[in-house]
Amino acid sequence: MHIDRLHLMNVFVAVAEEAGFAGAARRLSMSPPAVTRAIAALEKHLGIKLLNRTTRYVRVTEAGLRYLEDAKRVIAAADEADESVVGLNAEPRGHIVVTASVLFGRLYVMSGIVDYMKRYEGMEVSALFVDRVVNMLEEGVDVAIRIGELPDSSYRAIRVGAVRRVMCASPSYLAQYGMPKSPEALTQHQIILARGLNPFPELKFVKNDSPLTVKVKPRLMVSDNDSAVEAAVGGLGITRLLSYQIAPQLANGALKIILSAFEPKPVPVHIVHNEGRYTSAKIRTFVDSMAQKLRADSSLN
Amino acid sequence: MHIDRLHLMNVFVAVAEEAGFAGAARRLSMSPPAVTRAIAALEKHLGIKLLNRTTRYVRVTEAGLRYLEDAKRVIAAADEADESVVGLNAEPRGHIVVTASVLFGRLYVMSGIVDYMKRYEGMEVSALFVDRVVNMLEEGVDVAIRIGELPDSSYRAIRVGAVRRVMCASPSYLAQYGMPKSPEALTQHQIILARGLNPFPELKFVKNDSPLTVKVKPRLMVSDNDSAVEAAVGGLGITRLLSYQIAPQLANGALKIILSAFEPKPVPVHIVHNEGRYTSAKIRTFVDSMAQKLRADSSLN
DNA sequence: TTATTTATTCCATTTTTTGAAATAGTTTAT
DNA sequence: ATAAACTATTTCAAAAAATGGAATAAATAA
Repeated sequence: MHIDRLHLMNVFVAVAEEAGFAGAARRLSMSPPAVTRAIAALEKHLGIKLLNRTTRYVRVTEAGLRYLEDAKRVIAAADEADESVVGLNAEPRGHIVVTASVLFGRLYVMSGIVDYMKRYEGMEVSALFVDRVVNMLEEGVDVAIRIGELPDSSYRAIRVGAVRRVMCASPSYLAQYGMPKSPEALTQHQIILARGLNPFPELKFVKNDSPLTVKVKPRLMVSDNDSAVEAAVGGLGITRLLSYQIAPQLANGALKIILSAFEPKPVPVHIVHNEGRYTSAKIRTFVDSMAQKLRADSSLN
Repeated sequence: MHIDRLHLMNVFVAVAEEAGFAGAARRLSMSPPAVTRAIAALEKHLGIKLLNRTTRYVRVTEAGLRYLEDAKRVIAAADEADESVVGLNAEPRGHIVVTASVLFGRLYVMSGIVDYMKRYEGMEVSALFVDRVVNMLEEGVDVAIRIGELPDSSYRAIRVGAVRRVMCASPSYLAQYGMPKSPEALTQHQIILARGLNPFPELKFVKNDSPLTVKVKPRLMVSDNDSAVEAAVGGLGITRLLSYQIAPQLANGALKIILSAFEPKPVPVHIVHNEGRYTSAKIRTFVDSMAQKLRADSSLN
């Protein structure tokens, strides 16, 4: 038989303070039999009589008097624990770990973090901007901003935008080599490829709503996007990047987007976190804040 | 819905320490579903996520970490309260109130109290020896030694003996007025009556197993037993008393019992207390000690 | 891929809880 | 003395909840 000691303590305190079972029943909105049973259960559990009673008088025994104080203390401690963890939740305070890829983190997430930290003074944030797969639970990551399709999982994902996969080149290059009119024309162009591991990569497009794959032989392969951007700006050739990676160069005219009519479908951006219904305030507020920030960014839509 | 917070805390602590639901289930001898449900209930109650979990990892959230400490403290406090009130019970310590009639208390109860207090050093005793009805609960009396038939009540009564209602007179009186041979003969004798309120009292006897009532006209009526004893010892007449009240006079020959063949049935002596199954040690030990003492007294049997 | 471990959900069964009414004990009022 | 009022307790049948085996789903290791 399982007994709810906290509940029994509560009933006992009520009976002692109301000096009667009926009064306690009224105070606690219980039926009189329930009170009787609760006290009987508590006395049985302790093996001690707590209350001397006839139908007229209820008097706390000496042992009961001692237990009464303890019971009050325990109840107060339990309530305090509950309230403290809930109150803890009201104004977020503590530490969260956020992850994103290096460039996206630097360009988009960091300013969101700054906003969040200004808004919530009690919060500390660790930003883990790395270009590798992180196991969120294993590495203690609370929130991740992920670019790309997500595998099914038990994490909550909030879509905050998408980035285009764009082909681009500098105006000087286009002036010299001409503007390609179709994806197939790329085979006749100088191609710069970032992150290429296999030497004959494919570039995917959409033409007349159908997938179109073009095999190109890149003239330059680099391991990081920054170098590809630099090479493209320098007029070396055409490269494929994610739209946000060249936002400044597009803005100042150093690069132009080409073949935008054939772009494959955009890559979604998600905020991912692993808390469900009872999310703590710090996660909830961070996710809200970051989602708002990213959704408002025109370069992600 | 009523929840057992202590139990939920217990489960949560087990899950946190075992770093897994299955492990916690094993430690607590519960089924895995029960653990899942307990954590879900606790999180719902608090409105906070305590554990981040996939099927592979279980990790305590920051709020959970905080709650974990509090929960451990609450559980410890509750256990301590229980143990302390039970331990309190091991060696009796505290205070009890005992009541009896004045003379019986002085003659029989007091020495029992002295024995008890020598045996249990931690105990204090209040002896309330009064010749009136006391309401045990109202006056906070723990134990009463009562002479006479008891009304039905919720108190526990332990029979420890009986006292005879005896007629007695001094040898000198009997030498002068003769020894009455039957109750009826008392009408021709000098009668001393203690505690007589009505002027024509009846004396009850048993003759041939049938009740026999003799109306007497007392020569002397006194309000206390001691005076009646003194008058009888002085040879003034015959009086009715409870056997224990004249034990010393019988022992030294100052009084003789007469008409013992016609004595009504003895008056029982009980130890009465109001604690039932979960009697505290102090009451239990006192009642045991006193019962043993009184039962061993030959003048009560 | 396959196998293994784990948290969770499902569901029928068992167990417990529940409170209204009946009962019994105690005191106050008549 | 008797009745009336109030109280704690027990009874009992109906309602609610807990339970755990089996199925499921998710994640990882081999």
